[in-house]
Amino acid sequence: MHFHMSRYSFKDIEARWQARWESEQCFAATEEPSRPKYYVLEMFPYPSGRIHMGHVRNYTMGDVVARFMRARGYNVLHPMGWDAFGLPAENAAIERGIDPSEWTYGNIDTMRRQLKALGLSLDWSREFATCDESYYHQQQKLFLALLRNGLAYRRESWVNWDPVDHTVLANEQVVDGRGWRSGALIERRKLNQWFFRTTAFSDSLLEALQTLDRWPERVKLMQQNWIGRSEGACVLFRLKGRDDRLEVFTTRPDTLFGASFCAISPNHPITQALAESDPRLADFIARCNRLGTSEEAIETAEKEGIDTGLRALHPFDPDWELPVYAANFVLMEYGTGAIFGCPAHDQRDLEFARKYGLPVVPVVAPDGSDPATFSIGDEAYTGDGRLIHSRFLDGLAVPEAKATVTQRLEAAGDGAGTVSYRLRDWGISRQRYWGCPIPVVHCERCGVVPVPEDALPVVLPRDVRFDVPGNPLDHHETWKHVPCPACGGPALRETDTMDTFVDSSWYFVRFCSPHADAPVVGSAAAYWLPVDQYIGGIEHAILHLLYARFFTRAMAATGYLDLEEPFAGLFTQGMVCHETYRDEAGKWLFPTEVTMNDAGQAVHAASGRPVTVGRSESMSKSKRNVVDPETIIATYGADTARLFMLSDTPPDRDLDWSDAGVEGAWRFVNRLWRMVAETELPMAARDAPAPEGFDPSGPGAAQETLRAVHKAINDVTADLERFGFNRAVARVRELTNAVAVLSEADPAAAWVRRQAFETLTQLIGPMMPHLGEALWEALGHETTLATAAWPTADPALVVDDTVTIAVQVNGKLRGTLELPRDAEEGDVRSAVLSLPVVAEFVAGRTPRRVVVVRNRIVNVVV
RNA sequence: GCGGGCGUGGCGGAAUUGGUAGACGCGCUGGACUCAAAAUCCAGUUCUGGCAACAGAGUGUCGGUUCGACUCCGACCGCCCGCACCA
Repeated sequence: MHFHMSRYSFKDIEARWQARWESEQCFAATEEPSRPKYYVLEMFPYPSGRIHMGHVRNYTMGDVVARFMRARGYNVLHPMGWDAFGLPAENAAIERGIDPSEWTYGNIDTMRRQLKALGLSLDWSREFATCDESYYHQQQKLFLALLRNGLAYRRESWVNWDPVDHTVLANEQVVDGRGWRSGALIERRKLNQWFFRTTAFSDSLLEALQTLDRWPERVKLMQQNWIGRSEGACVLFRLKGRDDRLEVFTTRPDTLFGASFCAISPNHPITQALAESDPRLADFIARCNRLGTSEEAIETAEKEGIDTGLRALHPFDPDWELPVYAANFVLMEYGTGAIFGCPAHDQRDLEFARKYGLPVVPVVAPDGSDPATFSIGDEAYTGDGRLIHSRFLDGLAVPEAKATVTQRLEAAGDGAGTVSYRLRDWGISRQRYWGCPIPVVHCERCGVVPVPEDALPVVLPRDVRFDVPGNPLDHHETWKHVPCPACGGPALRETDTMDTFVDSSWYFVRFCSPHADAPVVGSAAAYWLPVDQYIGGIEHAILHLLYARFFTRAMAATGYLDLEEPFAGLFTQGMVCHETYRDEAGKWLFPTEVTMNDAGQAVHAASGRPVTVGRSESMSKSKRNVVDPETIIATYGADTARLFMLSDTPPDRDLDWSDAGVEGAWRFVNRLWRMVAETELPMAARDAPAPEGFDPSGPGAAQETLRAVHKAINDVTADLERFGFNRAVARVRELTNAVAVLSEADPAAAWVRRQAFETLTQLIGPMMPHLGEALWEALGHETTLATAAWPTADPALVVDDTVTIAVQVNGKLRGTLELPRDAEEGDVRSAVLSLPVVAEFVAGRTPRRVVVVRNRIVNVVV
């Protein structure tokens, strides 16, 4: 019985090192202009109540980067805060009568404690919540700056309206066209709302994507498509019997002679006007409005249209009349809210034309096809070719036809070439309580009046009621009624608050000078920004990142920043998933409620009733497929949880939670502890020189281990640099295996063991920092590993003298060959050809070709 | 519907970016230690055939390029993320 078989006591060790890091202020960041800085940031959490595994994964990755870069000599900024405004606090207030502020700050206290238990190397002195008065105070200043510069404005736009609860609903709160609480059919309503002029930076947001060389290509692509710059033309159709014109945007002006109808949005002013005297149309609009404001809902609904009775006249043929439909798939927000339909060359138009029996005339024929017989079946032809059935365009290629049509339209005053963007201005108004108040006042005489800076912040009142539907700020008479700052007359506060995306669009700036009485301190921002490495979920690939990029530009335009792009490097991590469980009634069950019975079937632990096991899905409260990090940390410790988050699954892919995987990580933590801290084999003293006559490049077990050590330094460093955490863990495990087999006790082995243990400890430091410190101390160090430098590899020890060459005959592996590195091609060739296996498969034939790839492979082709 | 991505053993994944497919881990099988168990250690583990040496097949499916394809190209299937008021 070995007395040291007791397991690694993580509870004491983790608490002890967390206390020491704090007392030594290891992670407090200060500006040191002489040192290179590195700003690591993970997307800050919403304080929902408790941290979840997605947080553990996100913050572990960021912490590895932070500790790694610190060890490599960078002055690292690694802050944490809370994205604390938002709907859930209000839902808690409505459902359980809890004050949103108390609910939020209570959650923050819990989650801070949980995050601290993970041993993250954060500078907690910079912490703030976006619902702190001191934060939203600065945000209100920024709003006023945008307003002064024309980047904030007010106009009408649509919301989802619940006619029973008299409340505006988020898209998420609309389920199958009904309000989630009331169950009432929702409607679209127009309200006056605040917008940020994101479109002022359309081109900059698009073009600067090219400079973001440390962003994932797919995120840049998604942003590019979201901005959706398209060149085309607007065409002004005359309307039969009317004086006004229908303005249509198209990317395919070349197909104008293939037009068979026009379609306008249900919310187009023309449709709205016609509906007043056309009940059929009014009914259609009402039905479309029930789809809500979500583009997804609109686009997935069955394509439907209704003939408005209007007739559009073809710009090149006044006798050619096109029916004008109101169609549910035409978005008022994109282009001009009106299109012309060319069914032969657009799939959606084709389906619409087939449904309503409209003509389908091909006007572009692919090269090599016969224009006389080319026709369209079930699929529109969207490719290149030559124009047919198109009068003056016949025979032209598509690009030439586009240019020709556009010129003719311009000459006739019937249209013009234009550039259109899919990107819309950002609607920031929310008819809700728990958000940053928009600091303006509406005066009967003066109109919209900004609240003067010295009267800021506009503070959220605490005495609000959630038992009446609607916006509590709107019901708060004493808060709402104020004298006009300009004329002193009676006025009303703006009761809309800001979208929480505004809060998260500049928090990374605030971290540079979190306590300043101004949004930004120039010198701090200049030193720390941009964020060198931003890490967060792929679900934020478009909106949050785009808004933050916009806001950075807006802050630059208003003089607060000298910066274009906020995030120099971006990494998008995958989600944490788990199997889902439902009981017989279909109710979701927590994994802790489910066990296996003797027959190996999943059953409800309490009742023994059968449980349906669903496939692994992203952990979510609603499906209850969650594992509580706190339980894991209490059982195995933070290092085990961190290790599991980093092992096996590449960080950008979804990770499947498994209990067995955690056990494996736990075993490895213990194995390292036993091997290094409790070794019974001799180990040289710290900083002892190599034993006399020791040749590190020579043969021997110790030498082999030493080479493994240096290779591991190289490999782990490279892996950590490119977010290969799972590979880095595998390399560390390999090194552990290599060190474990070194059982010799001679001075050379003792010296190598010291090198190996020190290196191993340093390499695991960023991933398992508490274990790292404990081992570092056991190895005799008095200062912390957190402040120690990263090890460097000896280049002479990382390459082997010989290489294994794969030998193929006709592309099939027939053997391998051990040869000196960088051997002459001729020598390699003859060595391979003289192999018995090769001779056997060549079978007397003369090789037609011998492909030799240096240090890698030889392929004999016969 | 539109945009973006992913798919490799029983499982998570690796593969120097066109050069020995399956590193590392989980699981499983056998063994050592133990009165026994746990823990630990050792060995094996893609599939098919074979005692074995070995042979054949194999990276979602079908086809193509190449001396050589998990990697490149085309079509298809399945799953995931986003779609502007969830954060």
